[in-house]
Amino acid sequence: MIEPRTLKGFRDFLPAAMIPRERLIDTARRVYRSYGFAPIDTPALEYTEILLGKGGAETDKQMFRFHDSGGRDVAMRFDLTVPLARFVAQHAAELGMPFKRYHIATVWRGENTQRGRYREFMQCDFDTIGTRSIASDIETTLVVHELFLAIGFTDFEIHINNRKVLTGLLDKLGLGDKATLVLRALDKLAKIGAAKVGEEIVATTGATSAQVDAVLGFATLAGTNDAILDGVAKAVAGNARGEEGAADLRAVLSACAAAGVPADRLKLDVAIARGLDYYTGTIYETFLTKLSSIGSVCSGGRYDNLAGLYTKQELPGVGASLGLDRLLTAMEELGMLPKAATPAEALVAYFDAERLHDYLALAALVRKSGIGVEVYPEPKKLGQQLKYADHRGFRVALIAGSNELAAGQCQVKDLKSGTSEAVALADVPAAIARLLAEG
RNA sequence: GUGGCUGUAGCUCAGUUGGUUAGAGCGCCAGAUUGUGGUUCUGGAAGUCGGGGGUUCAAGUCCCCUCAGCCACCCCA
Repeated sequence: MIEPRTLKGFRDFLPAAMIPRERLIDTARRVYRSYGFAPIDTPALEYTEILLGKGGAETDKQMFRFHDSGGRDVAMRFDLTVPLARFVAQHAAELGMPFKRYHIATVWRGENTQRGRYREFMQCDFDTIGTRSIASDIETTLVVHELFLAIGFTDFEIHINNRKVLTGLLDKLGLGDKATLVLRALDKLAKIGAAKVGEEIVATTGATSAQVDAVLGFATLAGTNDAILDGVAKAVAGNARGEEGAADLRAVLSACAAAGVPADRLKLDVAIARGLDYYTGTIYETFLTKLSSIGSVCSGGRYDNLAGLYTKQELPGVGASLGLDRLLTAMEELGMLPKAATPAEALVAYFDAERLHDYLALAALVRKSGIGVEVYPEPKKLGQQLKYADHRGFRVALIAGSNELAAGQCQVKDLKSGTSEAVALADVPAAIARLLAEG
């Protein structure tokens, strides 16, 4: 016998896990669509040359790569942004600009696993391509904010920054050519503290202590967003790019405030840098305040030239990616996942062995109103059927023996309270809807 | 990829300094005089002690390898 098992970092999803997963996907889809983002899909497998070298040496190492039986050098996508770049380069003429798309799909990374980190996981990306307008940076922020509200979070923080202020500052300090190294160190600020970040910068770039002090002084600016912004503006004064970044940040923050995003949910955080090199403007990371240890659950940013490797056409854009599986791990730990193992709300008991046709008709009637119903497949004892309904997490049971059917009725049993009422068959959908509205 | 910790029934774990037929709780299945679950009672199924090799008269218990999980580094969703 072959031992049934799954690969490291790859998982099966049982109904209890898959139901909230699908619900989350539905929510993301609904929010994205409401802003006019259109769905696309791309292949899981691409020519390796398409994917290689786009996310840095680290992502190259993490790529699942092999030769197919035709001898082609192929690799599995490790994010949705690089395939998007190829996609727009290939189809720009048909798409028209600006182009807004969302893409919910699985990606693969052969890195070491950890809590909330898998080798196969799903991302829910949305991007606006073909415009440099700050309006799109603002909209991106609003979408992320609305997305988390729609999922059911209230305690979260969108951290926002702008690469231009960082690179502007580094230019000004004469560290411009070491930007990547400095940003990588800065990214760890929250985790290891300013002193160690300073040490790392010195070690990797040979910066002077004056340079390090300036960087750290900047990165540890604190206070309200406005106060930090003033500090940022002062620090980058005189550097055109830095000033531009500060102005962009100011525009995003003020627009979001005007749009009703509470101040405590949008936090200017000049230390976040994002690992990926292609970001050039606004940067986003989203943290759950009750579970910040799990890391960012939705990240993104603006890039000047997404598809430069595939086309001469310059395609700027901005977007973000919801880390569905990491978020689900977090929600599970926070006890936010219901444990129902059925997607249907109601169970019709197969009570009287002779009345299957009536049960099927009842189920069809309820389904027609948009409520999910399952008919128990065997005429077992009622107690057993109710036990099944209870364990699976059905909200209501529909019980009709020959007595009820003779009267054209059915018992609608509330499995949460245990009470039941006799209802005319035609009114059953409405009765269930009332119970569902209660929660 | 590197380092540390862990791995006993579906789940959470107990298993004395290596020594008779490996246990518990929860869950699961079936019953408790033929139409009502979540409580209770009774009974039942279920473990090659992650896998492989070694040391020993004897290994769940010691050693090595391997696989998987967790943590740190790295990176990131």
